[in-house]
Order: sequence, then C-alpha cells, then structure tokens
Amino acid sequence: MIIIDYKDRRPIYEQVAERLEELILKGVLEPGSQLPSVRNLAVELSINPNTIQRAYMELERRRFIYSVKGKGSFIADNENLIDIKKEEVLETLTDVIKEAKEIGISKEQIIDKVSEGYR
Amino acid sequence: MIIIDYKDRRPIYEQVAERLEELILKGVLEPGSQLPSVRNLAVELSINPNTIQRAYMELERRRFIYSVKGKGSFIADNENLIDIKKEEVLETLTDVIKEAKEIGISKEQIIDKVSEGYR
Amino acid sequence: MIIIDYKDRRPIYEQVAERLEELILKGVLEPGSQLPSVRNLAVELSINPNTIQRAYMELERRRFIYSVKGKGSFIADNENLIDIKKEEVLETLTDVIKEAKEIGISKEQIIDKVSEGYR
Amino acid sequence: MIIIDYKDRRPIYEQVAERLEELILKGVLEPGSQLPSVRNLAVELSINPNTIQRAYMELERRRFIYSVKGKGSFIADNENLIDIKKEEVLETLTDVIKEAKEIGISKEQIIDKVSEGYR
DNA sequence: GTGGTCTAGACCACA
DNA sequence: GTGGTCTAGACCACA
Repeated sequence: MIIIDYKDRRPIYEQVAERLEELILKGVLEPGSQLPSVRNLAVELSINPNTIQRAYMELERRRFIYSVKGKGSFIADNENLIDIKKEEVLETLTDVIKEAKEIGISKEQIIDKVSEGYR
Repeated sequence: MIIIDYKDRRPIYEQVAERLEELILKGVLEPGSQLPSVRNLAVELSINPNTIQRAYMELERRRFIYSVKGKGSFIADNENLIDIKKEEVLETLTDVIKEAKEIGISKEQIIDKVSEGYR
Repeated sequence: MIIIDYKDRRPIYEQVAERLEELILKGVLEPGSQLPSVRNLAVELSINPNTIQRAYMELERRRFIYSVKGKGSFIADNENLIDIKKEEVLETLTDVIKEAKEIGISKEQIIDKVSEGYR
Repeated sequence: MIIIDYKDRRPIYEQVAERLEELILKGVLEPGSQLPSVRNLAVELSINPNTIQRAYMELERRRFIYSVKGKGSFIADNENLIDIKKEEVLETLTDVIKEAKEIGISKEQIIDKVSEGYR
C-alpha cells in the first residue's frame, strides 16, 4: 500500500505522511479506525519507528489523525476530514492564481485550463 | 537589490535564484546582459560563493540564464523569457486543478477563486 | 457522565480524574459517598482498570477522595472540598502573576484582564 | 548556564527550550545573535544532538529563534520577542481567571493576590 | 502493547 | 561547519 521512493528527494516521513493522507481521503482507511502501530508499520515498511512517528506527528498536526499514548493512533472521526484538505488546496490555488496574474497570464487562459481539467 | 530573509525556511540559494528571476522577468536585468560574477555577488551579499553558484545553476536549468566558460553568466536573450515562466506557472496550475478535482472541489468553486483573484 | 476525549492530548487517567473532580465539586457526587469500584468504572467506561486506579490515586493525593482497603473509595467528607480546589487555583494564579510581573506586564494590564473575566 | 534536572518529569528538550527562552527574554542571549550549534550545545550539556534539535524546533515554532540550514540558529531579531511571551502569559492568565470565577473565587480575592504579587 | 523520549551515531543538503 | 533526516535500539508513561 505504501511505497517509499528512495530516489525521491523528499524525506521519507513526508512520503509516508502523504501516502497515508491519500488513503485516508479516499476512505481506504476509515474515519475513527485505528492506524497500524508505529512499530508495526515500521517493520512492514522496513524503516525506523522514529520515521513513522514523525509522519504520524505531521498528520496529527494537520488534524487528519490523533494519537493516544498507550492506545494507538486513529483516523480523525469528524466528517470534515475532506474539508481540511479542501481548505489547503484552495489556499494553494489562490497563491498560484495570484502569481499567474502577476506575470501577465490572462483570466481567460486560466479559465481555459480549468475547463480542460474538468472536461 | 537582493535581500536574503534568513527567517525564510527555504535555502538561501533558492531565495537568490528567485530574486534574480524576478529581476530578470521585470527587465531590471536586461536580456543578453552579463550577470555579476559568482565571486562578486557572493562578496556583495556576504554569502558563500557555493550558494551563488547553486542559484545560477538553478536559473540555467530553467533556461533563464546561460554560462560561458571563462566569460561569465548571461541573461538569456530570447525574447520569450516571460514565456518560460508562464509555462511553469501554468503547469503548476494544471497540477493544482487536477488535485482540486480529485478531492471534490467543483469547477464553480475554482472559477470563483479565479474571479476573486482577477477582481 | 464521564466522557473521554481521545483527541485530547492529555492521558486518559488525567481526564477521568478531572471529570470526577468536577462531579465532586458540583456536588453530583456527595461528600462521604462511595465511588464506583475501580473495576466497575473501568467496565463502564471501557478503559483499563489501571487507568481508573491511576485517576483515583491522583484524586487521593489531592485529598478529594480517600481509599479504605477492602471497602472502596469515598468522597472526602470534610465540608471544605471546594477550599482544596480554591487553594490550588489561587496557587496557580500566584505563579502566573509572578511570571507576568517578571516579563514586564503591568499591574493595570492584569487588573484589566480580571475585570474582563468578571464582567 | 543550562542545567538539566533528570528528576524533573518534563522531557529534557522542554527543559532546554524553557531555559533558553529565559536567557533570550532576559537579554542574556541577544536578539539576532547566533545560538551555539546543535552539536556544540549537545556536547556541552552531554546530551544527544537530536534532543537539542528538538528544543530548537520548539523555540522556532514559537518564533523565538530561527534556523538556517548550513548557517546555524539565531535569536529572532524583531524587538517584539517579549511580546510573544506576554501574549502567551496573558492567555494563561485569562484561563486561570476563568477557572477561578467558576469555582467561586471572588474578584476581590484575585485583586488581592495581584496586589500581593506587585507589592 | 502503544506512543513518547532519548541515545549514539551516520549521512545528506547547504553554506 | 551547520541544520535536517534517518537508523537501531533502549527505556518510560500509559492503557
């Protein structure tokens, strides 16, 4: 399920976090359900527990999961999981649009790209 | 002209490259003209020559500048400097739109953001 | 009556202790009356008996409850239950005021906050 | 300058961060100046570099310091260092006042404590 | 068993 | 040299 690309320049913990995020957003990992323990996932992926924990910390910071000492880590159970992500993407979008405008890309050109993407 | 923000988490070479790009795109640094030597710019900014070198490499990779051994570095002289940048931004835009679609953001929501940005 | 918030970063035993304290201070659990047994409360809340034990220990340390071997745990029957709590809060307040003073917050600023809180 | 109390239940990284914060707020470590490197401080305190880094990360999150890859870590140079702290303390104060009110401590009692503290 | 902290030490990106 | 990431593995708090 989770594949680490060692050629990728991004750190492993980031790759793991991103992949888990994807599985969460797609519903493969269900809201409220328990994630594999730090140790188990570490063994499964053949990477260090510390690295997994770092990934979990990142997802916790973004409110996708939460960890309970002595119990384990869990997918956030609010239904708004997807909203957290939408917010993040819309923010990125706003930034890109701003930059596009600044360098002289016309509104029409952007609309075209949007139409293309939603074709 | 070039101000480095050490509080910025991005590496210094990236900041230098970005700032030079900006000066190039705005025409402050004219197409075909010579850039300051790595050594001189390093002294001027009080940073390591390696860092400038790295910034120049980055701009060369993106075709904004080119280097001539023994002579120095020069702003690309094709008139389409701005087009290189537009291409890059449109590519980023395409990526973001794709992601937005995937997580269920509607076309209308995006169009709204675009209209907002171009108001 | 006792709801555990797993998203809360504090340990479960602390949450249980705090909630029991609240029920005691509000008089829902009456002075002198018996608390549910560690085992029963554990079953009721679906958490580990060790966790309840730990919560009871904490409340005992703070003199809100006392345990009798072979009989169970009881709410302290002195009438000044609330005074124990007041003492604790006033002590915390003293600490915060001290720190506020040290970093240059004026007496007036604090008085303002107090007035705000009691408005 | 920095003394670690191994009997203290708080993690070492937190103790280090708190102590550094103190030195920063008191002006012992001057705004804009460089902190000891992660490695050097680790050797000096006989603790692991990772632990120091964790402390630095914490201070960076709270904007007291910033780190530059390849250069080092620095005290934030905005003059508002103390304001960051004041904000934090006033927030704590607000919380304590709220709790005090809830358990029936009178406004006068609090004002008394304030006067005591500022005597 | 589970997450949190820590050590000892390696290697990389960057300056 | 400096911070950032990672490994291998230990011990603690908590459940």
